[in-house]
Amino acid sequence: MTPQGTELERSPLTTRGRQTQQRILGVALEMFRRRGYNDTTMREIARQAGVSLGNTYYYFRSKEHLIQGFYARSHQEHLAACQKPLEAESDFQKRLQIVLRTKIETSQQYHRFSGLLFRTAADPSSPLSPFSPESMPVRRQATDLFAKTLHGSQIRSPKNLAAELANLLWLYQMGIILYWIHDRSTDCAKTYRLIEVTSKIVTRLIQLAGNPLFRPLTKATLELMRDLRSDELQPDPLALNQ
Amino acid sequence: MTPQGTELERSPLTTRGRQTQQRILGVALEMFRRRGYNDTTMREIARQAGVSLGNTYYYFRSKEHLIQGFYARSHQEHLAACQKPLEAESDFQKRLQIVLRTKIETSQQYHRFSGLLFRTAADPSSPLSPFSPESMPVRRQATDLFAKTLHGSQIRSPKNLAAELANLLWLYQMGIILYWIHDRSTDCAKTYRLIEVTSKIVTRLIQLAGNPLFRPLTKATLELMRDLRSDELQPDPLALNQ
DNA sequence: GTCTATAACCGGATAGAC
DNA sequence: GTCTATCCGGTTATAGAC
Repeated sequence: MTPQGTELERSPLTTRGRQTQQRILGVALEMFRRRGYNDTTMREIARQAGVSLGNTYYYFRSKEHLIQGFYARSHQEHLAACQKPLEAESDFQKRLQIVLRTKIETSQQYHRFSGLLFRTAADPSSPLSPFSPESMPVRRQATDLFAKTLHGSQIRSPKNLAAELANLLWLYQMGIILYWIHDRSTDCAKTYRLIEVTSKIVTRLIQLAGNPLFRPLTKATLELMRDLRSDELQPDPLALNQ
Repeated sequence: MTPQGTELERSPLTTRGRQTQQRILGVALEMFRRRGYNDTTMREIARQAGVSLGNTYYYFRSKEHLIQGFYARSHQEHLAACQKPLEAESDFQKRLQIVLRTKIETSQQYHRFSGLLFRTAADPSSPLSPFSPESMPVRRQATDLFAKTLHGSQIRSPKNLAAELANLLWLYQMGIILYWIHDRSTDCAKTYRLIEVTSKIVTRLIQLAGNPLFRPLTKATLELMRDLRSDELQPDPLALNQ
């Protein structure tokens, strides 16, 4: 990961610089996890990391930029945790469940913190939004995982849909995460229930997509996706950023 | 509207107090609209409203609490603007389009500001979240509008679905708004296109919901909604708040 | 040129006098 | 119900050490 998650127009860090940066990030995430984001001050992060306040701003443009480090770290953990279970399974619905459950499990330790995450995510002007161009690399990695989930299964879908499906599944995952953030049930049981039921529904919808009764809807949906994504002022492949 | 949108545990305001409060709110929304939220300081709001900084905090617990005033005002405008067009139309899809387009049109002047709005919306710990208990009154009014949209049309849906549909349509509207916030196309043309196409899709889905091929999906969806809403720690009817 | 530290600035929020 | 004075923490400017 490059400095601050988003690129800095600055020459790359030295080895020692990178160490310092990682130390700051580690301390910050740990403190966010334990006390929450608002109750963690930049001054405390600096002190615990053994650097000056000004120095933390040398490595991280703002407090929010520390969040970008979380995105990347979180996805790496998700990926690693999915690997083995996916190898042993070829049923699409089960594969989908594995991916989503693992996402929640690996994110659980940051449950409280994640609310703040989504806060920045919803702000179109923030470079930290998952829809922003700056977040493209992480987003790309995430959709790749869903492409893999699809290809490793025997599920069939119309060709035109297939091309779009990984993106749609990523959006679906975002919805699950949004629910999870608000979920205060014990052990987030409701989120797991949501995954169980909606993964069935989604699987069924994909299977139905080619059905004659359904085909017009499928077509309309796909045309819409293409429309919204292309054109004017919207270089982002998900057409959701500014 | 009570002080600050959310209730204050404090004796009701005097007439003069309410005037002061409304003056502050008016000045604040105007400044948010013109300069944006971040570039408007509480000190400036206070100065332009002709009160001290401390005094604005007497009426509004925080800068974000000024936002609650926006919710209520925005919905009232939406409602008023919908009234007449709805009276002249009985086709469900067209009624749905009227409601959604009007929502966007009446919100347009706050387009920039609304990004911040959604930011707070996504934070589960914020009482300003539209999913929070504090926002229940406004949310209730909004779902009522969708109930009216349904009942004024001839569309039919399975009884079990009908009871849920207003809530689902409100969620759908939230999705449209989320898109609109990120929409930077000229005159938000893309958002209107999104409304046009998705309102067709949604209408078709409602019509299909009773179809034998579809019924299991409908049933699963409704059971899920009931599950997630009830129980434990989730007093909110949408089961999305803490 | 790479990195660190100190001292301010600014604006959101609070305390307490009147 | 309104004010003044102050705190606190994110952020920035800048000086200079290695």
